[in-house]
Amino acid sequence: MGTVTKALSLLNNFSLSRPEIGLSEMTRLSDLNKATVYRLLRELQDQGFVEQAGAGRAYRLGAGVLRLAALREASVPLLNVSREILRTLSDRTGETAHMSVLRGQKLSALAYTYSRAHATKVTMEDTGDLAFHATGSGLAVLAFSDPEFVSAVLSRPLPAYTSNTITDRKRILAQLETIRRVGTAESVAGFEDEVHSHAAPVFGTDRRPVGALAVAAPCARITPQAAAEIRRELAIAARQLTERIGGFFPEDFPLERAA
Amino acid sequence: MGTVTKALSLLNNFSLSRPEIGLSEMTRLSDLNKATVYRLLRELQDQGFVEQAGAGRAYRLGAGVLRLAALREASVPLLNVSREILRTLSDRTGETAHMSVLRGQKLSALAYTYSRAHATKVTMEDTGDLAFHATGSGLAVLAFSDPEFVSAVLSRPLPAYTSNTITDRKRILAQLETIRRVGTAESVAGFEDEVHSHAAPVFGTDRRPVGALAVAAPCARITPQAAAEIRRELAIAARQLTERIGGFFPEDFPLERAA
DNA sequence: GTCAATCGGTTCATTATTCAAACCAATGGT
DNA sequence: ACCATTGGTTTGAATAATGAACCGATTGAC
Repeated sequence: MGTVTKALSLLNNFSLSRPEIGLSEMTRLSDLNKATVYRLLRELQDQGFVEQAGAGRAYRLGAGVLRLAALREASVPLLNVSREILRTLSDRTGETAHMSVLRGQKLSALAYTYSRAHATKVTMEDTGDLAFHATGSGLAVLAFSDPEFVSAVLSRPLPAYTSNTITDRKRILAQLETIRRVGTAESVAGFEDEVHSHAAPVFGTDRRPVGALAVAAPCARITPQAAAEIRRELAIAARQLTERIGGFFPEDFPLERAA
Repeated sequence: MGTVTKALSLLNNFSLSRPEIGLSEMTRLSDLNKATVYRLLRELQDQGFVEQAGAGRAYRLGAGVLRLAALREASVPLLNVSREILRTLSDRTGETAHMSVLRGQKLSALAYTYSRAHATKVTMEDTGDLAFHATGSGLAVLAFSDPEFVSAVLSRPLPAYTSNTITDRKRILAQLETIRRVGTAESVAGFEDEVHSHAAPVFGTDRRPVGALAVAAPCARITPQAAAEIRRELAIAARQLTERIGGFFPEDFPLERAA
């Protein structure tokens, strides 16, 4: 693992529920030497990627990332466009919709919208990284990724988050086969109990997945008709988003299913 | 210069007018070895900070930065809050308002708002980094920075962007003295001809400047009354923004001038 | 008040990476 | 065919990162 990778990995330890991290804690979270972590943090600090919160000496993400994100959005308006698309996805399905993005070997939830159609809904506030094998989004991305990426992901431990999580690699590979045929993925209570998620991959200019759009609903509300409707809407939304960010579908993607 | 600093510096070469950069060009822009640049880019790519645009093999900012920015905004809503404040600043002054943020030894424009009050206005679209010695924002930040930071900045070459740019270090230090007394800075056509900029510093939790709010107007419209009005509004806006992001003013800041 | 643990931060010999300058193969213009 | 330029790779010599131990300052238990 190179120095840059180590430094950037430190940034991944920040999350909504852990916005500030002290030196010692960061050291524990990162499996690195304290001195190393200290130097890395200081370089990150010099570049504005982290800053020390006034009160304690704990570190948090700095203002430097804002400018980079603004630049990225200016050239590839993924976030803006996806929010718009998520909104209509939520409205039409009456369920929670979210967009996740692939960064390295992680899949992170980036934006989400809720529907007011039902009193109960899936909430996304506390969601960190999404497991590839246990979420619709993860499976959708895997299904259209390079085989070596798939095997890298599946060679890591596959925790069972619920009693329904599928952890058998053969069964997962079979799922991916189906997803490639159908164009959408689903996971029934694989990550959280009672949550049924459907997802469709979104592609970049290189015809490889950049992430996924997903609809998450309480299992109880998923009838065959509702599921079909969700898959239909997802296919449309994923196609729109892919096109609007200048992406292309792979040759073998079952596009005809998207109306 | 450490490895991490080098890698992150590469990211600074991206801008609105240069969203994609090839390996060779990046090498030229960075004063590093091509092999090094290649390795750094690959590590950045693995972490999702850059990606290769499909068509050519040129690099551009990746989706990974979006998540970091979203996390940062969630804990310190600098961008959201500043946009709101910039809007009222533009409306009340009838001029272009912008917010810049200090990252390492650079000051970058981050957000801006225009007014419809006049047909002519200062535009910010192409603005990259702001010079410390030639802009109101830069001077405002410098005036309340550590002496060692000031001398580091002023020991670099001070280009004369216009015939009005003040490049004499003694005169700049004298300006900083005034700014510390008054609480706002100004620069008359120091960066762009015909542009008069006023600015006020914004502070973080550590009582040090995180950036500046500024109002930029065509010199021709700046009467003594207009300037006084702008300074008044700026002081109010900077105070609001500082407070809303949880920041504190230094002990010696002339706060009483803010109504 | 003392002790031990923990905190952020620092030091220094050892070790690994980065540098510079070549070199490839591929592409494109003349 | 030619030359220049592209993205990418290799080589000993220079430079940087690393990790165990170490500081002084807090903190909490007793």
